[in-house]
Amino acid sequence: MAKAPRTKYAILGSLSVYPMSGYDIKKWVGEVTGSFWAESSGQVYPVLAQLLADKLVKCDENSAKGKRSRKLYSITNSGSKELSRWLKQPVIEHAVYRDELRLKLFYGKNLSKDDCINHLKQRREDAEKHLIRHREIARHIKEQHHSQQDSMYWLLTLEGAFYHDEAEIAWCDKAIKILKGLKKTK
Amino acid sequence: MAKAPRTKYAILGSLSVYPMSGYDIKKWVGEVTGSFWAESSGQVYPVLAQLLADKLVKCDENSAKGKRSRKLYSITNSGSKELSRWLKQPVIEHAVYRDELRLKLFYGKNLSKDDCINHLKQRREDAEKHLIRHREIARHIKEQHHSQQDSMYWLLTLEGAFYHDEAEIAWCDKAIKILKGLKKTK
DNA sequence: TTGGACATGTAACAAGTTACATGATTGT
DNA sequence: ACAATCATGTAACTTGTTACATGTCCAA
Repeated sequence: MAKAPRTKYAILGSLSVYPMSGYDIKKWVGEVTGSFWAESSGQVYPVLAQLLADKLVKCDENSAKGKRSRKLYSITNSGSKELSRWLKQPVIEHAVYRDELRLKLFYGKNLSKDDCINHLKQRREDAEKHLIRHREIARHIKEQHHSQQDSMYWLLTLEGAFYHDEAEIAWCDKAIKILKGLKKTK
Repeated sequence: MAKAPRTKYAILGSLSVYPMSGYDIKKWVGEVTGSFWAESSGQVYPVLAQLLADKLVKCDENSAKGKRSRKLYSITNSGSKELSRWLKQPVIEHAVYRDELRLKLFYGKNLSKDDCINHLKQRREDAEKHLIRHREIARHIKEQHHSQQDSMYWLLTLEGAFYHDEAEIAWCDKAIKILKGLKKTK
């Protein structure tokens, strides 16, 4: 019923940038904040309806002649207040991230060294792709200039993604090297 | 009902190390693999029952005189096979980790700089605690020697936690510095 | 003219957490 | 004697995903 503490704020945050449709929000969240957040349609639409009922957002139904129907949502004053209130609150360190690669490597004894190395190579590749993607997003942000305020925080957050991606790549390299070393001496 | 693809393998993995009770598994998973995995009792017990029904684990009920009742589970041959089968499969990059700090920082425009800095300081502190904790775990693993095979993979995985913790600390420092710089010049 | 992106939404399911109930044992 | 930890389990809830249904508009 009362859906989703977290999704709620991800949506309000998006709308604090500019008005969007449900479709836009899902896309934007996945593309721009994809390194640390995602939403599915199955979440966005119901929560958006709830936010509208609570008057935290308003809806400008764009049903002009011939136009494809599109509901453009924008944040209200109380929505902004509610967002700020939540943003100020200390971050709740909720669930541990579950990383399947690490789980598999941890129990690597039950696997061949080559299988472990392959898992790590795959992760390295993925991390490299992420890094490239994150750099692209940073470039986009710098090019199209949004408000200085917005882009500063976006770049700061992306910087975190760079650090994370690079750490992951470095770790994979080290782990692969160690595993390869063990193969030769045995 | 048919509970949990992932929990299932976390449990089988634990039991591939040595026999444990449900209580042990929950604790072990949280303590030793805590940097990338966790389980709650509400998951462990039902899944364990399912695994028993599927004969992937067997149970040695320790109801000896006076003893506290304790069900000691161990992995069966088919359990080991099922674990290996899963471990070999490519890692599925499932859900994006949702990081509330990054979400808050991303929408930092709606917040004061001090609030942002405080969030980052808190994260830095947490990351430092994690790093200390992970180093302790590594020390434990080296001291009590489990099989070389086990401890090698455990240390390899922990190495990943170090990289991650250090990257997080470095990022927080950089972000805090940038935000402080902006405060002074404005 | 057909496939892909735009657009909104729902229903069924999966996964996992929280909180509780219950009780034994151990250390201080 | 009291608290902490050991130990097993269940029920209600929350959160979120997947898959589907429905239809529009645009470009190759």
